[in-house]
Amino acid sequence: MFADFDEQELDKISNYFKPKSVTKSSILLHEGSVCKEFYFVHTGCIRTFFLDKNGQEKTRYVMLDNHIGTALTSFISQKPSIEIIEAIDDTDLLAMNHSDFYRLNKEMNNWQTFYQRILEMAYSFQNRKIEHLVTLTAKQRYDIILKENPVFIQRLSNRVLASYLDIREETLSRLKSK
Amino acid sequence: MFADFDEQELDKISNYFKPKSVTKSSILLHEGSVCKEFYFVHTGCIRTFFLDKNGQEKTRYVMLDNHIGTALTSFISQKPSIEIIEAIDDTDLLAMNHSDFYRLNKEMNNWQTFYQRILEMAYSFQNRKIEHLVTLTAKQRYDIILKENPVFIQRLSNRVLASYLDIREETLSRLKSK
DNA sequence: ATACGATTTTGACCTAAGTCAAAGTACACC
DNA sequence: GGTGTACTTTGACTTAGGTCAAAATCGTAT
Repeated sequence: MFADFDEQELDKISNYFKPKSVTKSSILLHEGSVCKEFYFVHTGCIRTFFLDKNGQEKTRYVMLDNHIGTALTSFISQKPSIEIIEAIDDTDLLAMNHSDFYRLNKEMNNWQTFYQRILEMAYSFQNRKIEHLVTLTAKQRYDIILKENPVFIQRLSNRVLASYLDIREETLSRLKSK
Repeated sequence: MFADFDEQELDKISNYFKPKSVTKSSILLHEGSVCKEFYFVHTGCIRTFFLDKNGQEKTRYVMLDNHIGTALTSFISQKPSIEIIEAIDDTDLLAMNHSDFYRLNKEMNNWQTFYQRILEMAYSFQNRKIEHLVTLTAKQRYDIILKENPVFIQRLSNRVLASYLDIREETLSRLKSK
């Protein structure tokens, strides 16, 4: 995907990835727990989100088919997570243990390079999100999703999509009819 | 700092870092240019910021004495930068070339580990910033700076501090007198 | 088919923070 | 030591989006 693994390496990597099936709405990581797993979503959809003081959900990241990710801040620090990981649909995924992940990181240089790419992309993604939050209106953020990620509009409920855009569901409903 | 370099490695690294002195208000990276340098600020202060559609400045990151950083998104992608790097005070710093940086990343495993730590921290920092932007009021964000980074309030102008908090100067002025 | 809980939409109203303008203050430079 | 330029404060007003509540629609288990 981001790195050139040889056959032997791929073999080792796939040994560390354990298949897992979860049903819609199940929680893969609870608030306050330490994130121990890194995911590759095969089919389905999971998301990470956190709650504000009023219990409003704020979606940080959505992983559809063939995407990777986790609650990265807790995964990195191995401290209790603010973020929750939830299955949005019935989902088949592969999970790698934190200790196996960091073992690969030590032992396999290509994996370290792979992880570096992930971090670079994750950083750039977050940075762009901040730019959008502080410079664009709700409508402009919606239009960007519409253009760049229409699949989100098809596959996510308005409630989740609104929380991803950091607007209220009512506002999203009004934007859509404009 | 984040990694255990041996003497020989430190020697190689310091060869790549070139000293540089810049005066207050000078621009180290213009909007639209590719970011070619990574900085270690010895004394002084630099910041990265970008402009919204109305020309309002939005400060992303501030580097005071002994802190490191750059316009990371452009440095990673080697594409034109949205972010500008500006000296806030007269500043003495060390600069490493992008190609030298990535040469070290290839050739020195400890450097790769060091860069990985930087990315992990940069990611977590951005993530926390998003959490604060979407869950806290202007006052709450100001109070956190006051508590966790009072040096920012001492060393940054209200204009810069306001843009860092993503509020208007007028709002910051009103918050301070509360 | 029916009925229940989930979502989504619509309407009326509210509020935090932005905007614009003007006055006050600091401070660098001649 | 005065004066021009930049910074900060204050005041009056506006606005994007939030809030709350009720109606409409959808989905799915019986």
